[in-house]
Amino acid sequence: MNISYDYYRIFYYVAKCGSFTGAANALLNNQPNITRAIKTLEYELGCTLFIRSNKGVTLTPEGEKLYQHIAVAFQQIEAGEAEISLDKTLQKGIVSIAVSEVALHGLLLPVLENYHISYPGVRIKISNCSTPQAITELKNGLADFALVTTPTGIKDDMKSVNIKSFSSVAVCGTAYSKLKNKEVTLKEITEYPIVSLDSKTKTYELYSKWFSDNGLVFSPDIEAATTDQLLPMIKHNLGIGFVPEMFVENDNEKERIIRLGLKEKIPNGSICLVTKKNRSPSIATKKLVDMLCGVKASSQLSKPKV
Amino acid sequence: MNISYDYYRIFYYVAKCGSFTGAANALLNNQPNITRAIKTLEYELGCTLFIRSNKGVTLTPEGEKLYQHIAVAFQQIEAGEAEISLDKTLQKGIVSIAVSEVALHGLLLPVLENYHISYPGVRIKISNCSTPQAITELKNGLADFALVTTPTGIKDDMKSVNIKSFSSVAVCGTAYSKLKNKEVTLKEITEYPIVSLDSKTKTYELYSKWFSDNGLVFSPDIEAATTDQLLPMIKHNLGIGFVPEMFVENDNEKERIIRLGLKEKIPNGSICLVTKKNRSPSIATKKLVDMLCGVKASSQLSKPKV
DNA sequence: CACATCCATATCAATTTGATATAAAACGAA
DNA sequence: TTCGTTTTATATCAAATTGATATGGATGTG
Repeated sequence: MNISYDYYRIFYYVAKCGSFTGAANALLNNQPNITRAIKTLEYELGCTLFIRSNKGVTLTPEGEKLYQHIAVAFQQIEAGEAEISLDKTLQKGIVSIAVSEVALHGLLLPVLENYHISYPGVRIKISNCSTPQAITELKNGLADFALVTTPTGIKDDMKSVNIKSFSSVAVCGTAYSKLKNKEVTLKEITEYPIVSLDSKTKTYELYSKWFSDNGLVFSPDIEAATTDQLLPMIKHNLGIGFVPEMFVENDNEKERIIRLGLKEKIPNGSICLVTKKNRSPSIATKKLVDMLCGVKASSQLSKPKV
Repeated sequence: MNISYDYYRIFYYVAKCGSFTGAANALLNNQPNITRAIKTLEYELGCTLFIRSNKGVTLTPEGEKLYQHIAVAFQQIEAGEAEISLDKTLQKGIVSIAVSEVALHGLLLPVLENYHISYPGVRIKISNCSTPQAITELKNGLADFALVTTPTGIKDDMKSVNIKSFSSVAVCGTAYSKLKNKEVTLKEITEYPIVSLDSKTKTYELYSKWFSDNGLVFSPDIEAATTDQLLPMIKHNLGIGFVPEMFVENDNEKERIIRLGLKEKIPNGSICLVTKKNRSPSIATKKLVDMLCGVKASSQLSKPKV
C-alpha cells in the first residue's frame, strides 16, 4: 500500500467540511479534483469512505475509523508546521552561549541588547567562564557556540573565526601618579609590582610571550581570577596591570585610574567565535551569530529547479 | 502554507533511515528525487532540516522538532491504514442484528454458521425480539439491520427487501389424533381451542386477516409470547396452532406433534431484511447481508480514469 | 591512488494534478 | 408541476510534478 498522503489531506478536509465542494474551497482546489481524489483513495483502500448525497457527504463506518487516525495525524503535522513557523519568526527558542569575560563585555552584551529587542521571545543562557572552560562547554554540547579571546586552543572538530580585536592599556592607581602623562617603557614597568590574570588563562600566556619577546620576564606579583577583579586591585594601588580598553572606558570611577603612555605596543587581543563543525545551529543561534559577525542575513534556501 | 504531505512522508523516511539513499530504497524511489523533495520541503518551510555529510544526513534542531510531530502523525496514518485493511479482510468488526424469532431460526442461524466459519474475527450481536421491537432497534441505531417477518410496518427512512418466504403448518398434540391423516377445513379448526402468538404480533394480524378473509373469526384461546413457547403448548394438547414448518421440522420430539392436512392454504410468511436508507453498512455487515440474500459479492469500487 | 559511498544537478518522459465545461440527481419554492 | 439551486459525477486537456537515468563532486578507505 502506497497511497499519496495528499489524498489523506483531502479526505481530512472533506470529512471536516462534510462536502466535496466545501473541501475544494477550503483547499483552494476544485470539486472535480476532490471527487477524483476521494474516488482514487477509496479504490486504493478498497472500501467506501463517504456516502454521497445531494446535500453533501457523510462518513461510512470505515471512513469514521480512518478519520479518527487521520485527524490526530494532521493535527500533529499542523502543530509541527506551526512550531517551525514560530522558530522561523524567532518568537521562541533558546540560545546557549559560553563566553569569556572580555568577550562578554567587549562584544556579546552590546549585541545581545539589540538582539533581545528584536527577538524578545528567544531565551538566552550565558555561561560566563574562562576561555578553556568555554571550549569545554562547547565540546560537551552545553553551549551552542563560544565567544573567547585568542589564543583559543580549539579542538579538531571546532571552527574558530576572529570577530573583533581589542586593544588593552596599561593602567595603575593614583598612588603612581608620577607615571602620569609621560612615556614609559615596558622595562620600566617591570620595576613596579604587576597585577595580572590567573596564570592558567590564555591572557597570561599572551602577556608572558609578549614580555619574553621584549627580552623581559612576565612575573606578576598578584594574580586575579577575573578581569573584573583586576581593576579594583589596580585602584587600590596594588600595582600596574594590562586591561582591555573597554573595561577602563566603562568604569564608573575613572578618576581613580591612570592610563600609562607605554612605548611598546601592547599586543591586540582578539575575540573569536568558536562553533562545532558537525553541529547545525538553530535559526535563533544563527541569527545571533550573524549579528555578532556584523552580517546582514544568513544564506538563503533556494527553490530546486524542475 | 500548503506543502505536499508526500514530502513529509519522504522527510519521515529520510529521518528514520539517516540517509537520502536509504530512504529512496525504502520508498522504492530514487535518490535524486529524495534530494529534490527535501530541498523543496526545506525551501517551503524556510529552514534547513538535515545536515548533509558524505556518510548520510542528520537532523538539524528544526528537523528534530518537526520529526517529533511527523513521527506521531505517520504512525497514526499507518495505524488507520492497518485498521481499514483489517476491516477489509473481515478479520475484525462487529455486526448487530435485530431479528425476530422466525427469521432467526429460519434464515439467520444457518447463514450465520457459515459466516462465522468464514470470518471468525467478526463479532456478532443478536437481539432477538418481535418484529416491531426489531424495527425500533434499527431505528435507534442499535442494530445494523433487522430481519423480520412480514408485514413489517417499516418507517419512511427504511428499506425492506423480501429474502425468503416460509410456509406454516397447522399442528396439534397427540390427544387430537382423530384429526390425523384426514383433510380438515379451517372452519373445523375453529371448533377446537386455538393456540397463537401474542395479539400484539404481526403474525397474529396475519392470521386474523386470513380467518376473516375466510369468513371466520380468529379467536385464540391461548396466546404465547414466542414461537418457541407455542410448540410445547401444542404438545401438551392445549389446542391447534399455526407454526412455521421449520419449527416443526427441527423439533426433536416430532412424534408428539400431528400435522394437519388443511384444505385452505395457510398464507406464506416472508422474512425480510430491513435497513436504514441513510446509513451505510460496514464491510462486515455488507458481507453478511450478501450472504443472507444469497449474493456472491457486493459492488466493486472502480479506479477513476485519468 | 583507485574505489566506494554519499549527496547534488541536469534532463526528459510519464504520470498526476488543476481547471473548465457539462451532466445528472435531488430538493425547495413559486 | 417547473424553475432555480445545490450537490456530486464525468470528460477533457494543459500545466505541473514526479520518476528515472546519467553524471559530477566531495570525502573517506584500503
